Amino acid sequence: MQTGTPQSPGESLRAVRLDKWKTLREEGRDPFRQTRFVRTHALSEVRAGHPGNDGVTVRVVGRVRAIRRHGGAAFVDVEDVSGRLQLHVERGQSEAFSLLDLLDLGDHVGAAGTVFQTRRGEVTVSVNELVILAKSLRGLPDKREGLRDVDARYRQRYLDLLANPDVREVFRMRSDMVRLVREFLVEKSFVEVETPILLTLAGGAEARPFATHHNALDMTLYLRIAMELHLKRLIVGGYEAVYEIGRVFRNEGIDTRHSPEFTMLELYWAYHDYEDMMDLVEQLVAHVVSQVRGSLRFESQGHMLDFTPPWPRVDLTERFQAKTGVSWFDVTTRDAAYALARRHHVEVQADQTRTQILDKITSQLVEPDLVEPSFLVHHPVDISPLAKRRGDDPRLTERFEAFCLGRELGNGFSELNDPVDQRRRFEEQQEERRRGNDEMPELDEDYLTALEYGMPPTAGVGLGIERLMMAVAGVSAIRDVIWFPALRPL
RNA sequence: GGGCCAUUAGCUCAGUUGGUUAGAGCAUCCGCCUUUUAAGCGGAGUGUCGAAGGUUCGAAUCCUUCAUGGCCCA
Repeated sequence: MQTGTPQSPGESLRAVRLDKWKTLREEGRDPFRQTRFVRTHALSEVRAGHPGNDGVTVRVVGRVRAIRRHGGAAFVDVEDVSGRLQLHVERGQSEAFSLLDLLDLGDHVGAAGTVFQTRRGEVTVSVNELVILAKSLRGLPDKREGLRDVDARYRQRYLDLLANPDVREVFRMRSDMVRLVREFLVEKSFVEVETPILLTLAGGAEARPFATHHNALDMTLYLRIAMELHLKRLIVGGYEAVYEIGRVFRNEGIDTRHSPEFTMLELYWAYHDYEDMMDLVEQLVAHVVSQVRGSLRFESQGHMLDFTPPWPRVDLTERFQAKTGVSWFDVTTRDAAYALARRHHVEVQADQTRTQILDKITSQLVEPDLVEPSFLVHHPVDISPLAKRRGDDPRLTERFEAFCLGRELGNGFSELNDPVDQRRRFEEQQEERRRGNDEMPELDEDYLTALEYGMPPTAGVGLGIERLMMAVAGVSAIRDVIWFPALRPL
């Protein structure tokens, strides 16, 4: 230590540990030269095996989470992915005891010994061999309080996971959920595919894409904002049921409910319509929820939710009229939409179009009521450029959005497979794009070509994995369900 | 984008009206302790008070700007 520049506690702690590491190297047991340690039991297995395994020799590994020294003996709590177990190390029993002076909280160890039970009933391994498998040079977060600092929790998620068991639980649920989705769809003969992320043109949704540059081709490429148009090309190619679970990217703000990259499940089902798809979505979500939560009914964010199918169907334009007193179709101009918004205290920006304003009125007046799992159905064609029209009213579409807790979980419809109608709607989007709406995708001529070869009647849906997770896990921040959420760089 | 709030030791947090040397628990270090488990007992050290300016005899505390995060609104 240099005089005049006192070390911080963190630095001095690190210095002490570096020193211990040095000693270990000198003794020929450099932890970072260790490669593997063959274990016979996960820590929870040792506990579960008791009393049958009393006296049995086991080999275990884990991270040191607590050390309680008692003079001539010590208890060392270790943790592996399965749980915790305590080790007992006694002076004179082995060389292991002398290693305790070089052992710190957070180190990874391997231990061999025999299983016994303490007076207090704790299943314990009496250690006769102890190896430090990796050294921790920094102190772990507080053992009682965990890691609370929100910024640190996201920036150093590994510490969050180490310190906060409920965080591990949320991510375990996320892994389970995705696995259950796959199992459900595979069982229904859906085929998992992968479609491109780098595109010359990002369509299938309304959002600003991220742009990147391909050096060899010297051209701008865009990151996908949806998988939709490629998955439907596969339906043209003869697949009857496909799905993809993958990352999509939307160039918008970062806050508690928005992440620039998120995971979407999209699936397409030939010779079926939006009613079939709603049934499938209900079954899919119910399957996942019942497995992950153990019940179709549970409380989330202060609301009792019941995912038991069938979910209520709410007609969009009927509900719109009930809420506003005006028919969607009587609002024919931008000025009329603007006046309606003002009348219902919905704030509107100067550059918003008629459909954007109507969409916004819907999201503020209709959607918040959809707390229980439900479907909003039959959206007007002007906000549904890829959905098939209803036979009995061509102003409406065979479309649905799944809602829960007032938030959209997913969006699906009977896919528009009429290439002429699709071209007309794409051209309307181009018109709006020219008027300055940069969320409108460019016209995808190649997709229209595919449709002209003939796409069967098909139903499709996209479900936001994070949205579903937030409802299922009962958390309100999207960052709490993404392992490494996007943050501003420091 | 706007408003409000937060940022103090490695971690979790106190810090009064602007006033002497900025505190506690955990962790760390030293000593004791051979069935403890939030082990215990005795002792010790800790800091760019988010950053940069400013006001003041004096700033963790008041003001300004900035950074990051949170909540609400858009």
